[in-house]
Amino acid sequence: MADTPRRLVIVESPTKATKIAGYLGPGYVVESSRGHVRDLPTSAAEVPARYKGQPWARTGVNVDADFTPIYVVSADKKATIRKLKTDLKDSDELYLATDGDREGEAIAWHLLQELKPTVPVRRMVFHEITRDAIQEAVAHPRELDEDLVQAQETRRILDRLYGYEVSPVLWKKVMPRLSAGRVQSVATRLIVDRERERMAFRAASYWDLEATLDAGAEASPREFTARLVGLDDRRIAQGASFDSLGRVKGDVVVLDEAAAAVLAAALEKAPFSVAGVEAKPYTRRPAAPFRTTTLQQEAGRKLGFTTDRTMRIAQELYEGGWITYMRTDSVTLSDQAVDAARDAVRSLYGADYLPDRPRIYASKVKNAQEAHEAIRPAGASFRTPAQSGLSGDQFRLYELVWQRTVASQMADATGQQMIVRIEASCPQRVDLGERAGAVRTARFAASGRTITFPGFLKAYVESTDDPAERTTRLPRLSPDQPLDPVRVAAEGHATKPPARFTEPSLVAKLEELDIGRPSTYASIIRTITSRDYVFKRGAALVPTWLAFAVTRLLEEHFTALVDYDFTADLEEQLDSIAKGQVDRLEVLRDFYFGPQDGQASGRSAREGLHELTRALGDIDARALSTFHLGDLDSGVDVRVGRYGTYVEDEDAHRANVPEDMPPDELTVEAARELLARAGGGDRELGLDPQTHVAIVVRNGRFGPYVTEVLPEDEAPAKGSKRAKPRTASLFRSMDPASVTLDDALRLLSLPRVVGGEGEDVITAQNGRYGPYLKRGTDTRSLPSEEAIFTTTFEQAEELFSQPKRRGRAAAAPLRELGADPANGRPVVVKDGRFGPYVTDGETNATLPRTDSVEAVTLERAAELLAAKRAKGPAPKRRGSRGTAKRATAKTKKATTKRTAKASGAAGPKGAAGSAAGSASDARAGERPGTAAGSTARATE
DNA sequence: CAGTGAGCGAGCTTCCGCTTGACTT
Repeated sequence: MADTPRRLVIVESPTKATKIAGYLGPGYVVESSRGHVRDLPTSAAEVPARYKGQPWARTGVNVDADFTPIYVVSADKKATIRKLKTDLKDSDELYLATDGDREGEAIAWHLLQELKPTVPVRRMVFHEITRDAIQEAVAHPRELDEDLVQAQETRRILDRLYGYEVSPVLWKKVMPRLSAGRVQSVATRLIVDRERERMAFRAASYWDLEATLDAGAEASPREFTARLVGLDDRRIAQGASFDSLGRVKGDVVVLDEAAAAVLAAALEKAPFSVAGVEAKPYTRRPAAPFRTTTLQQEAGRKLGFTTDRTMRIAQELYEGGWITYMRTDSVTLSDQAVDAARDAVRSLYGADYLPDRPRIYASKVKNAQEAHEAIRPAGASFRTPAQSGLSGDQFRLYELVWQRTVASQMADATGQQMIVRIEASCPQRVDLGERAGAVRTARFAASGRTITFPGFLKAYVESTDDPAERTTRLPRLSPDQPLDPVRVAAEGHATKPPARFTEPSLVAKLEELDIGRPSTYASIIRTITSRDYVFKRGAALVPTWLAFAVTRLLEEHFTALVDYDFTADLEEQLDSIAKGQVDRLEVLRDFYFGPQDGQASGRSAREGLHELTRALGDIDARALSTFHLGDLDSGVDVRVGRYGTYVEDEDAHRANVPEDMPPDELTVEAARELLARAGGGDRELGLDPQTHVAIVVRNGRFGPYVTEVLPEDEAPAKGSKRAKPRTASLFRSMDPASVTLDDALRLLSLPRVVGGEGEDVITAQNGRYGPYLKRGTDTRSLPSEEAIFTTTFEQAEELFSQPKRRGRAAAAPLRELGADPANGRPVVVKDGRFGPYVTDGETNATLPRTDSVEAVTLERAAELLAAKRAKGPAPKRRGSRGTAKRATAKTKKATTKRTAKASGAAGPKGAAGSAAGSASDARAGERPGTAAGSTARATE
């Protein structure tokens, strides 16, 4: 028997690999790439040495050489590549079987680049994992689609440039660690825009009537309700009759409470009768099978799952072989799935519930890439939820998928829709006041629905966010039939602001705008939440004021980038590239350098990203992060600052805005309330027995502190020793809620004289870097705050007799690696403020995250040190006013102050260092900015 | 948003889309 050739097939997912192997049989080895195998470098640590120092190394895209990208195999992908290379060695043929969409094609191309196969290579593509589809695909391979790869690279490069060029603008202008991106920035803007609508919204109130009517003893049901729709020949106002500012649209009667009450009373005695009955056939079709977004929506509404949770459970079900792939934009069912669904319908519900022909669903998603099937129960026959043996979340999600899939192949639900018009005339005109006038006839309506054949509703009812589906059961009624009013009740209503986005509704909106992909919807929400752009209140996504500031900056200075049509336009261009009609360079140049001169076809000239990110002087950070509340003369602003968001009044009084307060609740009144509480919210500890001045504990920029409240009108002139109140931070061991007057007096008594005379007097006190001793201009740190009070003169002198850095420099190395071959100096690993680093006593190099203290070798250390020496000393930073100094700011209510303070004395990992560092660097800032680092610094 | 003195390894943060890892005998 001749040797059968051995073929290596590579797909994306291990689960898929196992599945396919079963359909291909012997002679095929199926492996997986586990997603993308290489990418642009994410950080400086990943940039290959030969590119370091290039101005474009930071983004990994050489914009001056036709946007050439550099690709690296990240540490966690190296093993995958190694494995695939080994497998390839024993193979006679390579089948690249990644998805047929843009990303899948690119993965195949990257695999080729990395594996460099010497055997024949084929590209095979399938859209469903069934035996037929796989065998068909392997029998008809195609070539790699270079144009599709070009489209993916364009997408990748553009996203990188957007993200890595715009984010630094935010670091400089707003806060470090912020981010911007094609997807997240628009997602954030959607949420901010909705909040703006809510803030601009003005509620309208209106009243109407609900009549409970008796249709006579034979009727079933005997009683039903009808709602007032008109008076004489005018319509009555409903919610939709008002605009968002509470103004009435069109010619309608608006009833207030008094008018509604008068009318209700008059109608209770009036004769009602049926004016007309309309019956229309009603049919309802089942919804399409699930794709990622609809699964997330329904799991959210019916099961209360977050998008994250839905995807996690779906992944488990996929890996367990229960459902098909969960990241898909397709609603197509394979023939196998249609058969399985129809079998289930026939056996569980009967032939009546089965349509003559299979239902076919087309994707409504623009530019859907349809690399997969819809999400459905896996296999050629569907296991019912009851048979599955699954439990908990898995059971519930599987049941949802099963029901939706089966229902999608069931018959329509049919029935009748009835609309009944009813009139009631008062014996004489009723005066309803100035706005409504005098009226005589009131018109009511009732609608109802009867389902005569439930069809797919037997299996699955799609839920809805819209409560408009409110219907009543109606009796049989005929024209002119008299009705007896049992009760006529006036009901008040108010228009509501547009609802906030929830996770699923945001995802649905993003999909509609063609922003994001099935694999990223859940992570988009994670990103904007972790950046503090958005937080959740119940199910609602609420934007922060930080999001308002960032969105405003982007809208004003990067307008095109946060346009809701930006991605959709981009998709069109990518499509053209994929079809080979457009060169990617045109698209990238246009985006980065702006439209080239002359050729503009009536379209207004726009600056490219390159120009925009360098025009920092035009961006007024202070103005962008200030929001005026209420009317022009309200005098109250909200400001997004380094220590969080606060409100400020005309007298520059300030108060923090609680982190969980939605922007639309921060009215002028609420702000005044916060200010009042902040002003009067100090806890009074008592009076200083000596001076009779009140001592309070208060929260400040550096944490809780005690201070004196000096009488306002105290004349400062007459021999007063101090114009300012004494203040002192609490010790870390103290709590603002429990600190006593004695504690406060002790703190305010500082500095303590420890001993000595004249020039040599030693004092003990608390400072920026923690507790310390001072003698003249010389200082020494103290081991604890308590030591400020307990240190004796002898101990103090002992401390001063020792050199300054004692105790800190004594830290023992973590490891000793031996002599550096470069210079023979001993190399050791040490732990420092910025994490572990290697040093030869002169040059220091921080260990990259990819190296561990345990695993680092002498060779590796020597490499790191050599790289560091080659770079030369770090350029001194130029001091810049404003934003550059806020390095440690974090919006979370954090503890930055206390840890910062502690760091000086005890902890090596303090945050205080950077703040202090840049302050002192400001003096050394004269030297010319030669290094790359100084080119993009904020000046203003 | 209160304000008091050091001397230290500074260097990194960030995008969107694919997908689940797991060193060596």
